[in-house]
Amino acid sequence: MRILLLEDEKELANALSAALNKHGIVTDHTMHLADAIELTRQHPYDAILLDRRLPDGEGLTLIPKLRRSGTDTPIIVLTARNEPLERVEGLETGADDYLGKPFLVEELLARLRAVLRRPSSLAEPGIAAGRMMIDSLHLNVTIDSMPLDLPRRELLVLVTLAKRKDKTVLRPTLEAAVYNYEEEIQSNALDAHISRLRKRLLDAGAGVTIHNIRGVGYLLKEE
Amino acid sequence: MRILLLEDEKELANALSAALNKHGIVTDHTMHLADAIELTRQHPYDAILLDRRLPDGEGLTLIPKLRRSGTDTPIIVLTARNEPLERVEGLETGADDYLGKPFLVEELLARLRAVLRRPSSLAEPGIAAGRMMIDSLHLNVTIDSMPLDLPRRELLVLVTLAKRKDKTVLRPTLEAAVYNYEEEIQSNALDAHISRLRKRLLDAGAGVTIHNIRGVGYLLKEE
DNA sequence: CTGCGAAGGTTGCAGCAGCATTACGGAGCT
DNA sequence: AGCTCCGTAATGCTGCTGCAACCTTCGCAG
Repeated sequence: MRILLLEDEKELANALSAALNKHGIVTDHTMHLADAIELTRQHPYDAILLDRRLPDGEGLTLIPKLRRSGTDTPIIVLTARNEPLERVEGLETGADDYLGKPFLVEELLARLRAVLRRPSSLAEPGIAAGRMMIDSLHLNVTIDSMPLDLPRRELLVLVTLAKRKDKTVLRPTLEAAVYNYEEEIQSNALDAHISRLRKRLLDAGAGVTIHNIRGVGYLLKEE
Repeated sequence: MRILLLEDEKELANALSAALNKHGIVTDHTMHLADAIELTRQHPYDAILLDRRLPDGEGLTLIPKLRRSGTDTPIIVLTARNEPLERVEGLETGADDYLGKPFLVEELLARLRAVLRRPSSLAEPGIAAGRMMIDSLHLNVTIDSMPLDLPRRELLVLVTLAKRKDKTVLRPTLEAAVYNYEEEIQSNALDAHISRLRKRLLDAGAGVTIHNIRGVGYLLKEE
C-alpha cells in the first residue's frame, strides 16, 4: 500500500512515515499542494493524508481539484483544526474521513483500513440475451440500453425463460413463475402471453426467439 | 436514503429519527441486535447507525455477523464510549466510521455522506437527468444551477427514480424509499406524490418524464 | 404419404385491476 | 394566522389479461 502525505511539519511527517512504514505502508511526502496533483498522476495512491494548513494554502482546496481530475482516491484530513464545524466542513468538501491532531497512529491505521475496505461487489451481472440485457432482480429489460416496457405477465415469462436461456423450461415451471397458487387459470392464458410476447420481441428486434417443445415446455434462444 | 438505527435510548432515537427525517433520510429504528440482521435482510439500507451498549449486548458484535451474512452496508458507530482505544476497536471490528456522543446532527450527516461517497458505495453523488442535476447525498435538485425545491416525499421519489434512470423501479422499492416500516399507507399516497411531482417537473421544464409500467413500477426517462 | 388427434398459435373481446388526477381537510411549520 | 405538505378518497380512464373461438403445426400410425 502506498499513500501520499501532505504535511508541513517535517518532524511529524518523518515520524508518521516511519510508523506507517513499519505497517508496510509506503509513504510519499510533500509539503506543497502544487506537487500533489502531479504526484497523484505519477502514482495511483491508495489514500491521501492531507493537512489543512500548508505553506501554499488551505489543504481542503486540493480535494475538489483532485476530484475534478478524476481521482477517487480516499482522502483523510489530518489537522489540528478539530472543531465540530471544521470537521463538517472537511467532510462536506469531499474528504472521506477527518482526524484531529494529535492522534494515535493506531487510530489513523484503523481509519485508513476502514476507508480502504472495499466490500466484495455483489454486482448482479444481468442476463444478456440477443440484443437484450435483462436485470432479473429489478425486472427490467433494455435493448441497446433503451428500456423495453412489457406488461407484467409477459415480463415474468421473459425473465423466467432468460434465466434459463438455451434450456427448456417446463410448462408448469413457467406457470408457477407467472401465477401464484390462488390464481388458477383454466384456459390457454399462458400461451396467449407467449404469443403476445413473441410479437413484441419481434417488433422490438430483441434478437431472440421463443421455441416450443411440444408437450414439455418452452426455450429461449438467441438468433 | 434509508438507514437503520440501533439505539436503546428512546428519546435520542426519536429525536434523531425526526432530525434525519427533515433531511430526507428515512429511518427504521430498533433497540435489539437480534432484529438487526432480519431487518437488513428485508431492506437494503444505505447505512447502519449502531450504538455499542444495547440491552442485548455489545453493538460491535453485530458487525462481523453482518459482514459474514454478505452485507456491505456502511456502519457508523454512535456511542458514549469514545476513548481513542475504543474508537480503534470499533474501526478494527469493521465499522466504517466512529462518532462519539454527544455529537452534532450536522456532523453525523456529514459523516454519513462521506461514508456513502466512498467508491464501494453504490451512491452516485451527482446524477444528470434531463436539464436537472441531482445531488443524491444532499438531496438537492437544480435546473441550470437554479435550485428546485420540492416537498420531501416528492423529492425522495424523484431521487429514487433518478438513481435508476431509464430503469424500472418496482413499486415496493419506491414505497420503501419513501416510507419506513412504521408509516403504513393504505391509500394511493404514492400515486398522488407521483402525480404532483410530474406536474412540478413539467412546470419547471425539467426535461424528464415519469412513465408507469402497469403492474410493475415506474421509470424516469429523459425527453 | 396421408389422415387424425392433440398441442400449440393467434386474435377479438369484455371485464376489471391499476393508475392519474383532483379536491378536501388535517397536521405541522414559520 | 397563513402557508405548504401530505394522506385519503372519489372519479374517470386505460390497457392488461383471461377467455374462448378458431387456426396451424406436430407426431404418429396405418
